[in-house]
Amino acid sequence: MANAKTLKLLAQELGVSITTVSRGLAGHSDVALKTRERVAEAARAHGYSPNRAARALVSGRSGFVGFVLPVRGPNLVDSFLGEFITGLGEGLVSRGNDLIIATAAEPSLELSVLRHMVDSGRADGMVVNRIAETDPRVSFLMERNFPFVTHGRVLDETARYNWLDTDGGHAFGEAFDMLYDLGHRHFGLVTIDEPMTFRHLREDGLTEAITRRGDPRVKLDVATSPRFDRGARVAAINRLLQTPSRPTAIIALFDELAITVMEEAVRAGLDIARDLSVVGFDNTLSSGIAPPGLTTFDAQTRQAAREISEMLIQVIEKQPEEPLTRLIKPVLVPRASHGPAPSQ
Amino acid sequence: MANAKTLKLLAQELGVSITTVSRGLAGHSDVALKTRERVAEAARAHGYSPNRAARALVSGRSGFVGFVLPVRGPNLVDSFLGEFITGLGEGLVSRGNDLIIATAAEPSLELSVLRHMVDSGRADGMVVNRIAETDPRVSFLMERNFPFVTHGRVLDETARYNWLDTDGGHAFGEAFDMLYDLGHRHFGLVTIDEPMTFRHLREDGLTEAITRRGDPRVKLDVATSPRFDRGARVAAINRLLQTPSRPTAIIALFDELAITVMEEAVRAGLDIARDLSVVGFDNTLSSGIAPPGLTTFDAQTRQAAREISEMLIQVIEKQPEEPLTRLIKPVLVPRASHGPAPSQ
DNA sequence: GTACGTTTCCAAAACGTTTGGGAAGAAACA
DNA sequence: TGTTTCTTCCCAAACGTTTTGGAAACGTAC
Repeated sequence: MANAKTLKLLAQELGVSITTVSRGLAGHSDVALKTRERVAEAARAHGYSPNRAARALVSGRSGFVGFVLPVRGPNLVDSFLGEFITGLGEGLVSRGNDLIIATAAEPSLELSVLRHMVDSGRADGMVVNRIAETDPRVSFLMERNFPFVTHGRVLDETARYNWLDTDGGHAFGEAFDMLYDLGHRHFGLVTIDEPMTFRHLREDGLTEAITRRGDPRVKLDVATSPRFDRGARVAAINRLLQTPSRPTAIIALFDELAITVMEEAVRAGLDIARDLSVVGFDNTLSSGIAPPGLTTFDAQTRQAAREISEMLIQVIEKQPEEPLTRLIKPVLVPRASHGPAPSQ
Repeated sequence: MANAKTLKLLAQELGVSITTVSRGLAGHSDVALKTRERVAEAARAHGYSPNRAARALVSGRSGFVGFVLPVRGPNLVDSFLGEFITGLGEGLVSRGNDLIIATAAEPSLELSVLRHMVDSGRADGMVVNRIAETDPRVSFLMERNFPFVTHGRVLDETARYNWLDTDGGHAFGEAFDMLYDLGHRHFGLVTIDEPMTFRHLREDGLTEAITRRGDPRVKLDVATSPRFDRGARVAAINRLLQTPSRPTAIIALFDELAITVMEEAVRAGLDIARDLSVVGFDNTLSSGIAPPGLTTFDAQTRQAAREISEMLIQVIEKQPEEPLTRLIKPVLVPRASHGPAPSQ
């Protein structure tokens, strides 16, 4: 009943050697089946669980996967992070790995925290998200030949590393097609001017869908603003809304922008869906609450994170020749913010 | 330049013993100042950082603090978790500790995940949150005499353990006083029937403030429903709103409930703030978005989490005789959902 | 010249695990 | 009977660090 904390104690009690207990628990075939059973039974009875540090020391693997918490403005902590971490944990636990989390006090420190985590051997592999067009973290990890998987991609398509991404391009194409079929011809795109790859991919997905449709009447106005400058964002959106012939459908790079669009449109006396359709991306909690309910795409964050950790474990254990890559399709969440184009 | 990965290599290069390097880096006084400097210099040049596993093995401390991710319904992943984890990390990093996170697939597994984390020696201490009135996790950790700090309290005030809590009772008293001073006399309380301590504390804070005021005209109606049953919640709220003389001010246990109150009130043709004041608790992201903007309390989650990790490190290192406890005052975030009582 | 402190360093043990290289005994074969 | 081959087990080394208990070198005081 008393907790046997070490192999030595278990071995003493069973009258066998430490080696036999160790190999027995590991299921090696060179210990008799009967002995294996006895050992397993004793271990269970004592609630024995091997010392991680000792095992890490001899195996050279820590059994941990690392993640550096992205820094964000005070109001930007949304549900994404919780979903992401939950998903990572789900994927890890089945393989006996754990997640260790480090925080960077400010964005400029993110790389050095990552470097420190790699150098100190705390983790066997890293998960990196919020990937920029060119990302020093990705370069660093590639150069070090350290196991890692990213959520998102760098712009350079020839870079060989392991990634999983949400297919935002596909989603934006789908949004366009849906709105086109509802009669919309004049579109607005509300985006940011940050050098993040997902922006390119979504914008490209939209313009490609427009090209594919081949209808010369389709028109696209773009409103861009810095990500964190709310004033500029509101101004850009209002410029879009107040052009003499304004778009009848606006697609926003993500929900937060879409919600601002809806707020400003209502302020300008427009009725969402009847006068103006709005579509976002992310399916944040707020998107369901902001009236009248934002049509958006669910990025499947939790599922994505689970797959990321599974990929990472593969990379750590098997060091595959070819990089692992995976594209996840976002699913449309139709709510009340879109509808047929107004007949003018 | 090449990374010297072990003390042995450093020692060889410097022509001293491993012991000297180890003690030198640790700043022991029995190695000459000159040698200490040489050692430090060499370590820096090689980017040496000690092997965590080896250190953990000999010191018996892992350098990790553990946290079991609470399981939550699909809609309950709000910003809290992100704030909380960020705060924990901030408090830990300064002391060279790291945060390790485990996930429980379902609520019933939460205790066993915790137990496993304690038994396997992964962590030197635990952070536990979402404390219930009587919480098996708290009992387990106390019995094991394992270092831990909780966010929230169990109901039993005589239990001796380390906690930090948000003073919801104080906040609810403050809400009452504010609304009373605005002329409100008929109050509603929207709450849940889950056995969580914070519910008691907030409700008690409210009733105590009422008693303290000593005005017999003050009336309080209560609407209770199961936490996850949205239908029941809406029904309970509507019963509250549709009584012949309905409350003019409603205080909700947390923002999510408050937002439902506002939605239902609007649906019933009431104008928020003019006809009905609503106050919530948590200052979730949604509370700022749900029209017309919810007056609520900010629970200071990030700050609280930072203090929790600092407390935990103290507990791990010093094993203080007296339990550490700390009460954090939530700050009122006034928005547009409250105002003077309607003059009828 | 002896005794005694100080300062500075080091050899070796210890932490708990995994694993390579046998060894003892039994079984199979000649 | 002698030799080989399995089966089952164990010894001892190794992982990289911290720490204990000296030891060597040197100076100082008697």
